Order: sequence, then structure tokens, then C-alpha cells
Amino acid sequence: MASRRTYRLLCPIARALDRVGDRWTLLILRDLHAGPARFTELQQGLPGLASNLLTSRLRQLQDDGLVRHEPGQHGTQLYELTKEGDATAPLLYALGNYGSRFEPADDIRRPGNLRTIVVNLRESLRRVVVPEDDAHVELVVDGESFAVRIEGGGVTVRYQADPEAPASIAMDYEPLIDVVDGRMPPDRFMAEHVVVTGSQRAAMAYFAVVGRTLTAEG
Amino acid sequence: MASRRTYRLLCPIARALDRVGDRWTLLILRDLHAGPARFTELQQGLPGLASNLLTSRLRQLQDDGLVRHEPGQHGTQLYELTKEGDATAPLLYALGNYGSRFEPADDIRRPGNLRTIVVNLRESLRRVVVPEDDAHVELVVDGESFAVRIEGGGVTVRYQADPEAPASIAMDYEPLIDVVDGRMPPDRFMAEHVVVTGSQRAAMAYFAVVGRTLTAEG
DNA sequence: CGGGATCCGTTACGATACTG
DNA sequence: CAGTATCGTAACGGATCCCG
Repeated sequence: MASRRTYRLLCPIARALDRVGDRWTLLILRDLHAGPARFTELQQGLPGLASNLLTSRLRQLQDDGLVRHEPGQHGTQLYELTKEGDATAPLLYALGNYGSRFEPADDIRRPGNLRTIVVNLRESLRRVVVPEDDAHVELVVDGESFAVRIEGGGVTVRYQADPEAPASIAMDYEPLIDVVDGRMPPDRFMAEHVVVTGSQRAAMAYFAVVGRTLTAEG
Repeated sequence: MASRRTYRLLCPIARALDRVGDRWTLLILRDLHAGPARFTELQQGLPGLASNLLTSRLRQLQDDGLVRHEPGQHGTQLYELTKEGDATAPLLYALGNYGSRFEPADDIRRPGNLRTIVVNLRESLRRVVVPEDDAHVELVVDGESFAVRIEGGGVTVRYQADPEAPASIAMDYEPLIDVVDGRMPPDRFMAEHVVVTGSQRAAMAYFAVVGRTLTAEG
């Protein structure tokens, strides 16, 4: 029983799809790149995903070694990526990069959740960062905070507030997606949709790096 | 009717999956990267894919602008990638790269077909080639030929014979996958599974480039 | 024979309800 | 909160049939 539907082809692409090709699976992984999450958090961020399916997908991901299930702090359960699961980052980046060439349908305004930002932003920054770059800011998107640090050629993005960051950069999700997708010019985005508080210098250091991701080839 | 199942999320990853996330779709695209193909060719290379599903997938891909359908030479029909479809190459490369970390099940020996080689090989080479590289060989895998040219920093791989290539390099598919996946050391692969005919120098020029793809980070 | 369309049984998905 | 159970619907897979 439960003999999963697989392609059974001797091709690396087919073998990857046997692990991550089912409906919802890549979106679950996408959200887990923002850090460990509970069952209910995942479900809330993925509207339309039934609880039984989420159970099934998480079990599959655990069987394949992409996700680990650990008891959390006070009786809670947390799902988190294993090393194998974390290695899906370049794949998700390529997917997001490809998807940005298609306009969203007019009536779609739901981010689903903001965890989606982490893997895209982190991988984008990683591809343009140089060892000399140095930035530390808090990003606030639709009121939710992300801690971004760039130093020594490395990039970390966490889905959590960062009161110690010298600058805070606030924006809404929808214009952010518009500029990432290339539908809004960066200068207009900066002028109309971004609010910086705190150190302007710190914010500029961040913008210098993130600006490179926009001009870099798709 | 036909109101497709979509995620309806304002996230580039979800939008990509709305186009290429259905079962078989990415494998069909994979094969089309080797060049235009007929309905039956595609079906033969994808064991288990029913003809009605292939029809449905091809129609979807056309509606989304990834595939074009043109009357071929003598009454035949050819499906080929559009520019948007061709842009899935980095995505398929990332998938293949990720899939190579999972061992195939013991009883899987079917390549499905050899078109699968083209997009993987081409994208791998493109990532390591430098303008000084210059190579021209014919690859023969399980008896089927691929023309490989590297020059001026560009790479082309075609699924066709190339009698004018100064060197021909023959191998079987299964050991090729083993070395790509990292289960077989390259030197053993070269010693036991590769047969070069023609110019040794031309073959060496190719091996110099392809060797870099194996040591390059996954 | 290539290029599908039709039919039908099986599996997967999606929504809701329910439980420890 | 974190799932399990149930059930109707949609998608898939295999076979057969049709048409130029």
C-alpha cells in the first residue's frame, strides 16, 4: 500500500520530481526555508491545502529525508528542513525566477504568507554578494519583520524581528513583487513604496546589494 | 470546463508551478530541449504517460506559450519550445542537479529516452565554459549521437549525428549517470566506460571542459 | 502508421467533520 | 493544536477505437 506514484526513470530530473514533484510539496519546502514551522502555521500559509494532504506530504518529506519532525519548546511540534531539504534552495530560486515572467491574474492579491520571501530573497542576495559587502537591516513587509545580514560574503535572512538592526525598511508585499517581477521600475518603487527608518547609511548599504539582484540576468 | 487547478498565490514560485507543476509537464519540456519532436516520439520516451494526458499537457503548454505546434515536413506535426519554454533550462538544470543526490532504485535501468541528456549536458557545460574553450566532438550514448560544439564561450548540443566531428566519444547511459551523480569516480569512468575514436586531441579538449562540471559545486 | 479522441477503472486531491 | 476519518470530485493510467 501507499506505493507512491513514481516515474521510475534513470534520469536525475525524474528522480528529483519523484521527491518534490507532487502538488504542494515545493510550496511546503518554500515555507520551511524561512525556518522551523508548526503544522498549523504551514496550513495557514497555504490556502486550499487540506490538513490530510499536509499530513501526507510531511510524512513523505520525512520518509525521503528532506524534513525532520521534532518536539518543540512547550509541547509544540516543529517541522524543519534537513540538510537535504535545505539543498532545494537553488531549485526554488530557479522556479521563482522563472515564475516571475508570468503576470499574476488580476484578482490575485494573496501572498499566502510571507515566509515565501525568505528563500527568494536569500538566494537572490547570495548570487550577487561580494566579500566586501556589509549590511544589516530589518525588512518589514506588510508589517512582518525579517532580519537581513550581509557580511564576509555571507547572507542570512531570518523571519523574525531584529530590534538591533540600525535601519528598518518597510514596504508592502504587492509592490515588492511588482518590482521583483520587473513590472515596476526600481526607482519608482523606492520613491513611492519604501519607508526607511533609522540609519540611512545602513539602508543604503543594503540597497546597494539588493539593487544588483534586479539588474542581474533573470 | 477545463478550469485548471491553480494555487492562486501572489508568489513567483507558485506562478511557475501553475505552468509547469503538473505531473509529466517538466519531463515533456525536458525532452523538447533536445529539439522539436512529434507526439509519438514524446510518448515513447515517457513510459507510463497516456496519450490523452500528453494531448492535455501539450495543449496546456501551448496555451501558456511555452510550446508551439507546427506542421512539419511531410504531413508530420512537430512540437517545439518557444522562447518562454526554452527559458525553463535553468530550472531543469537545478532539478537535475538536485535529483542526482538521490540514488535510483535498484531495479531502474531505463533512461526513458536519451533526449534527457541534452538539457542537462548543455546547461552543465554552459556553467563552466570560458571564452578560450574550443571543442567539437560527437558523443555516442547507447548508440545514439549528440553533436557537441564549444567555441567563443558558447555551447551547443544537438540530438543528431555529426560525421564531421574530429572525434567520437562512445559510452553507455548507465555509467554516465553514475559518474554524473558522483557514484563513480571520473577516472574509473574514463578508463572502463569510454571509447574514443578519431582525434585524441579533440576528445581531450572536450574532456577538459566537461571535467570542470564534475568538480564544480552541485 | 502516426496522431490523437473516447471510455472507464483507479488514485489523488479538496472540503468538511470529527477526535485525542 | 495537530492531526485522523470520511466522502464527493477531479486527475491520472491503460486500453481501445477512430481518422487521415
